[in-house]
Amino acid sequence: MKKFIIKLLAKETNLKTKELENLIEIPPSDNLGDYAIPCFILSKKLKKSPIIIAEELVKKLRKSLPKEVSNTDFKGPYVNFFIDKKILAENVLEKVKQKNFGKLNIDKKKIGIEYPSPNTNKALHVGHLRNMAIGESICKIMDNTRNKVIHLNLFNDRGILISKSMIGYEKFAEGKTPESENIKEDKFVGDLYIKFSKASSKNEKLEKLAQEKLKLWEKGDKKTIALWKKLNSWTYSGMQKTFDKFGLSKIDKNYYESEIYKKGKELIKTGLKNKVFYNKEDGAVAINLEKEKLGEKILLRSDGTSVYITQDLYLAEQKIKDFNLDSSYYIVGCDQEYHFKVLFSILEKLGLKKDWKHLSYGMVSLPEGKMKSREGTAISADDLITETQEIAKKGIESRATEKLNKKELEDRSLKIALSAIKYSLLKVDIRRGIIFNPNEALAFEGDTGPYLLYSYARASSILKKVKNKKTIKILDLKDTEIKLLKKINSFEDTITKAYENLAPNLIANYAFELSQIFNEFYHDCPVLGSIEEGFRLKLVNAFRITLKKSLDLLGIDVLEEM
RNA sequence: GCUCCCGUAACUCAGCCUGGAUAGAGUGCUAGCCUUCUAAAAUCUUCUUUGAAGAGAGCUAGAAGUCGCAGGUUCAAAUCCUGCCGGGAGCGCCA
Repeated sequence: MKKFIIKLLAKETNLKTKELENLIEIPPSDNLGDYAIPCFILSKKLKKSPIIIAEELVKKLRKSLPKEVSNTDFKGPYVNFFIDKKILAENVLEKVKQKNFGKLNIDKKKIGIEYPSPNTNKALHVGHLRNMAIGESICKIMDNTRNKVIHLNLFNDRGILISKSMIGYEKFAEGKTPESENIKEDKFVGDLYIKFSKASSKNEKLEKLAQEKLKLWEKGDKKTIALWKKLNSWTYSGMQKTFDKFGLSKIDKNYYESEIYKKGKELIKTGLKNKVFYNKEDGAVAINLEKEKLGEKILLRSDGTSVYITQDLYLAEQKIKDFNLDSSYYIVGCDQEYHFKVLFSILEKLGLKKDWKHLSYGMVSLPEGKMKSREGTAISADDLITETQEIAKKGIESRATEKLNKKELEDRSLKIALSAIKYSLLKVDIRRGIIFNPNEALAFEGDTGPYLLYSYARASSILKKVKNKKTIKILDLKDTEIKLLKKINSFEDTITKAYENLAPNLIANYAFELSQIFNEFYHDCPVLGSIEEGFRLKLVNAFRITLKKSLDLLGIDVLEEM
């Protein structure tokens, strides 16, 4: 509908289409109009007061209004446009019917997205859930175009952290297994890490033992490798269960730090040859990034071994090679911002010019402070999901008219619980740190995931009760109907913006506002049995489709019944 | 010390990129609201009361704000610029 306004204005002013596109805004209240253009810019060019310009413009425009625009008027320096609501309604219903509704016909890149890339020495916690929720949603948003998304993951499976869990095992759990203790596998390994950390704060020797363990591992000591493999295999099978439960997409390729940690030396050679890098006095290889305000960075130790960034350089290049990527995104917390600035800047200097992006998200902390895995104060991902699911179950049982079978109950309660968790993690700007209050994430009312699912179920329930179809007659539209139509109409603008800004929260906010407007409509306009039944059913269905698409992009599944 | 991010209602946040009409939500607080059928009373309308059902986690209104502070740019600043204050993160031949 906006394009009619633009066309109209382009004819009467000498502004370009693009300029107009940016200028046109939506008035703060509906009775002012549906679209508006402020006349301040024209005022400079024409050297007249914007109020007079607005008045004159309205006079001119009124002579040739297309049928889509029912009226135009000015208020102060603003020219407001009223669109024809019946045509709007027809357009919206038609648009929603299209098969490719909500699919953006833009870009055609191959994008690798890396997440959640956990350490294998402990179970997943709420911070990882934020990572996964953002990762999933970003993938869906990027994929909702002509782009192709590749899911990548790096297991940080070696190093001092897992060595600590290994010492923990030898000191406190020799011979025990997750099975024998009846503990989920990854939690079993994480508990070893916590035991180690608590004990090492009293006993400094343990820290040394862990360092020695790491050296043994690097030497390939058979016993050490066997233990390492055992712990990691527990972690993997435990984590996979959580991934599945959470609904993580299939990962196209897993990389393992243990396989790449020594690599990247080829790149170092190239860099030295091209004089991007230099040798320090003691033989270490470094790069000077003073100009970028990143200081000097070591890339190879004086003993010739790699540091973390060396392998990351290698992996960055490898991912491009493996999948012929145009873009490479990393979903990693904001504590790694410096690392990625350095990484990307080195890659550019090596001539690897790609669309590198670090999608940095704020840390999750608790009302009582920072989460610390080693102290065991992190909220476990599994516990949170289970606990939320229990609450959801009680809710289902309290409103169910007949008893559901067990599988159905599990299924529904899990979807409701995940909607609560994912939505609470996605509704805020990703850059922002979250103070995760478990009680609020478990809330099912107000601005929450379950509210959205509920609105969806409500719409579905109406549609199910339809007995015989009535013809569609669009009579005079009520305000709430118009509001709903306009909101549905703005869906594509919203997802475009979310795509451009890599911002799932915009879609989350949209989904909430959409549901709110639907509930107002629902309250205001009886559907079944009304004269407008035919039209209103179509509108309910249009809402239902739009909400589902929005939730899809957030990685949230809908339910036909709550 | 240096760099980056954040500061909007009691709390949790949206809006800031791309300046525009009275700064929006949710939670909590306060006051209200259903719809259809049914039974009672009434000349009719309004109102009141009984029972059942649902599309029954919903809706409406109210109170609550120096948009961290101080300058600047602009016809116009929550939005852009500078400084300050407060919070977080980062600044290893750690990963």
